[in-house]
Amino acid sequence: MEDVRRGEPDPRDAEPVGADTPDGEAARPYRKRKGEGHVRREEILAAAKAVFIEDGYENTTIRKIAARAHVSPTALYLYFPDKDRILIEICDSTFTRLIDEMSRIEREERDPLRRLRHMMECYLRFGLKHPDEYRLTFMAKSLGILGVNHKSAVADMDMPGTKGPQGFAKLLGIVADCISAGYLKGDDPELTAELIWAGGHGLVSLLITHPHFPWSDQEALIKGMLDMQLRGMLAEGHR
Amino acid sequence: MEDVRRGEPDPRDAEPVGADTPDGEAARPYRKRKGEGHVRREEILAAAKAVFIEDGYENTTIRKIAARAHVSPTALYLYFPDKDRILIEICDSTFTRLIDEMSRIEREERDPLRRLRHMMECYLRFGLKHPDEYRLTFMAKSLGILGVNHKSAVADMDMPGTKGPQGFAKLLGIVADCISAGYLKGDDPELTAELIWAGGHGLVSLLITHPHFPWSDQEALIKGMLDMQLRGMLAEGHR
DNA sequence: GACGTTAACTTAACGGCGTTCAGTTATCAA
DNA sequence: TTGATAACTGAACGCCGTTAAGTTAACGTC
Repeated sequence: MEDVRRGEPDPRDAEPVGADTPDGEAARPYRKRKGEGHVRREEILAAAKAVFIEDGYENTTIRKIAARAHVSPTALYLYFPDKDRILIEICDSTFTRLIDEMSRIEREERDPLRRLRHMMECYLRFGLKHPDEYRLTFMAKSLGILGVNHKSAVADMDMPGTKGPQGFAKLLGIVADCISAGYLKGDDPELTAELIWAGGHGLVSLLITHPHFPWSDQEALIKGMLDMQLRGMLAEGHR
Repeated sequence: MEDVRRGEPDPRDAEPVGADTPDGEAARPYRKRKGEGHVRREEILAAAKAVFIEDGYENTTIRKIAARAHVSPTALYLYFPDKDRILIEICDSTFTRLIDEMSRIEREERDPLRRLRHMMECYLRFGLKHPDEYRLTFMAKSLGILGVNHKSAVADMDMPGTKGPQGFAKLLGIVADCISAGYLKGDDPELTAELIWAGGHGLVSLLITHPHFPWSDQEALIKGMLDMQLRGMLAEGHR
């Protein structure tokens, strides 16, 4: 990962008052110039992400983040209303990559059914690859933010905590395509999408929370889940 | 729920030294007689359960439990190694009821396929009915206890934190029956049981963590999940 | 009935947490 | 030079889970 201190090589930044460490890490006191607070905000987010990755979700504290950003704990409250908001923004930046991957699949794969399968597989692997972010985004107590109608997800794309719904909106669109094209049975895309999401989420979340359970081979689980779900949803004509 | 103070109407219990409250709640100081510590243990568990139900998992603290049990916070450590253990025992006592219900289904329903469906439905409804206990048992960070081989679950039936695996063991047995009877496809009962569990868990846990999401009708979700799973797993001959 | 042992329980404190309050200091336009 | 204000800090609050050390009541034994 990148260093916390980046960009704009300002002399005052490079040699803050009282600096005495010869290495890259600057010592306090040191502050941003007026109007540069947003830079500090970014630095705090970068520090938070580093702590989050190194120490995990449970062990990420305000004081650790502050120390890593060379700032007092109180300073975080100049830029974020509370700890939750910081973690949400971290997770959002991670899940933006999932949305991107999903969009790529949408572009590259034309067949609706293969699209659906490919996208769900992408979701599963992403969740298993980023367990801490996944936990916080989908497994922690909801903050009510998910309550926004996912149909209007486009309107507030950059609102923190909405990356989950955005991903679901993509899934919903594809499921609707599959149904109207006659590949999947049923007449309720929302219900079908929710069930498919639930199945995938169940596998990811169980593997994350119970790593010591004597699971079958992970690849077999992924394939098995996709098979079971699609086979269970396939329209009569396509079985 | 029952009062915290129950059983053995000992005069010393009814009128502890320094008692001055006229109602049922006794004032401290007051202590159990020698050899009666296990009674205090039960009282603490009852108090913990009450707090757990009233205030929820997140807001249950050692100090609240102690206050409700008319005991100092440190007293809890005479009977439990840490807070987790108290919560685990609460959840176990709840999930014992699930195991019981599952056993009843096993007795009453002979057809393997109906057995499986009925049991999964039972699991879903139970989870949705006891969200806090479900969270703690299946959605919190695993304590490594689940790591015990579920085949030997019978050996340590009363070991705290093993109610989850015991439930899975039941599911596994039924799935194996369904496969060997030719109802379900595949040749790997473990894999199949894990997938079915994962699907059910996904639905329950999403509904619990994201209550504000615009879900479809809950009954439709339950039925839809069971249909999708069984349809997806049904052997060729039985479709 | 006094005595020593020990189970039952408490008080005080530790080090942590997220967060708030009341400043302080550096910056910058006028 | 000054006054306004953005950027930031130190000290504290009220929680938390947990530990160490001490106290008190109950009991078997003489």
